[in-house]
Amino acid sequence: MIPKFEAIKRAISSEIEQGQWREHQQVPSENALAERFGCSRMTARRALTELVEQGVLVRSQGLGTFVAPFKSQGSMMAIRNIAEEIRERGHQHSAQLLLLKQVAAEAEVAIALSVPNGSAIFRSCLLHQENGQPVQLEDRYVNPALVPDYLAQGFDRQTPHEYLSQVAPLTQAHHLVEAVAPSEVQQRLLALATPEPCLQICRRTWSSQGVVSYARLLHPGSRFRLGGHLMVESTSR
Amino acid sequence: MIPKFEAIKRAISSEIEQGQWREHQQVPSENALAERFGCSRMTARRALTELVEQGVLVRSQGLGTFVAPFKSQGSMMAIRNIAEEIRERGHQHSAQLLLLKQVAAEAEVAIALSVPNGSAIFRSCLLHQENGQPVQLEDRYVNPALVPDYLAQGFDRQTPHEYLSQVAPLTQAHHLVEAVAPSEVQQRLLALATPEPCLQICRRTWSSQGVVSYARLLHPGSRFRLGGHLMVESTSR
DNA sequence: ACACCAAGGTTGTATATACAAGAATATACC
DNA sequence: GGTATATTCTTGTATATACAACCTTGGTGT
Repeated sequence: MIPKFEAIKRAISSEIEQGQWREHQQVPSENALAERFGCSRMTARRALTELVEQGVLVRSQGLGTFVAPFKSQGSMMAIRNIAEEIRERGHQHSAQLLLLKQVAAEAEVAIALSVPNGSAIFRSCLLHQENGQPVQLEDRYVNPALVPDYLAQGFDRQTPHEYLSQVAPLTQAHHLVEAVAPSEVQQRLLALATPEPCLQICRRTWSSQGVVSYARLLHPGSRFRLGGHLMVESTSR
Repeated sequence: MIPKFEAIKRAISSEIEQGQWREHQQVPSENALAERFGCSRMTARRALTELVEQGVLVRSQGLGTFVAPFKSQGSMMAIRNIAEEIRERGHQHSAQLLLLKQVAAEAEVAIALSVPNGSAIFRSCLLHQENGQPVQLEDRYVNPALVPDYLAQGFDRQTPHEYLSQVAPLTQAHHLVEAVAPSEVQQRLLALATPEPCLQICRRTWSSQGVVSYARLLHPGSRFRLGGHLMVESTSR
């Protein structure tokens, strides 16, 4: 038996996903929702509150509650995987494996992975989608010395990140975030009508053994952003 | 006047930070807290709920509420100011003050600063240059209640960030990073020949008193990258 | 025409209450 | 001793109510 507030959350999410309630549109007031779902205002309110925390809705005292502009959001502070983040938003994640093979390391990648120039490394290329819409193009290079069975994976039930986390637990990571224009191929893969700015994250991850992987994650600027919250603790602790 | 649940949150946080309540230790039950703080159980419960969402506490039905183990992941991005970063690279930082005045808060800004819509706030606009080349367009809104003397500053020897850090020491910050196309005005100010992708950072900063400032920092994608390093400590015990 | 105020609708805070569900402990029973 | 069972304490869900704070709108008075 799912709780009422959960049922209300899903009903509201559903309305939004199916386009009944559009971006910036006002959703029914707490009292109206209470009446519609046959519950008290407090229960309807709880559903709204949790959706606001998830970034699905925005509220303003005295004004009303509105559908938030949709944009997937990744976390800056923690290394999370995109599938998790998408599922946490209550959306559907899917991915297509575009490429998975052994290649010779080019200069940039060789340096990033700390392997000799031209040595054999593994490369995978995946397109991640949120509710069927492309949000991330993942171009990843993997150190075969640390992850010898990488090519044997299917990546249909597990993302590369999830697999790597199991095989070689991450101890360090380095990020580089920049705004770039997509190449024509990238633009086509991300299903962008026009060449809009993209957010690229280049991520190097280490396990205790050394550099595990180097990934270039490309996101359409209109559909993805990075968020981070920082709390400064009092210096006493 | 701060709300009761907020006061309770701070009291609990304080207990934890000062080591009175240790990791994994059980905190008083909701009923006990209600009695201690002279409020209803629902109010005490709300305080706990929000602290659980912040990761300070963990709850388990039937068992109790406990102090969460401290986070092992360090922050990935320090709040730095652009002038420092530039000087650290051995380059020369300069800035032009483009605008500094009182304005009426538009909807988006009003929400970000948690002030009533249309109320008077301060706005500043600066262009930061590295060796004479524009690297950041800083569009900042400041809460006058917390920083009454903001307009009296010259910002020729001190950046707004530096000034704010002194006047209202920061306790929290929230970041949103996205890739956007610059407007014509922005493109001209940043001295971009073509409309190249830009990296925009929207930053909200809090002091203990509340939201201090909301800033939109726009950087040319070709001249600015955001880096971050993360180290995972061994999570023993 | 303009400034001001009142009314109504919205979200925000706070309380009192009730029962459900989970977990540990004490108790009764065999 | 071992096994149920009952009790009690905890968090989880749900409701009804009251008032505060905020925003918009419309009317009122000047």
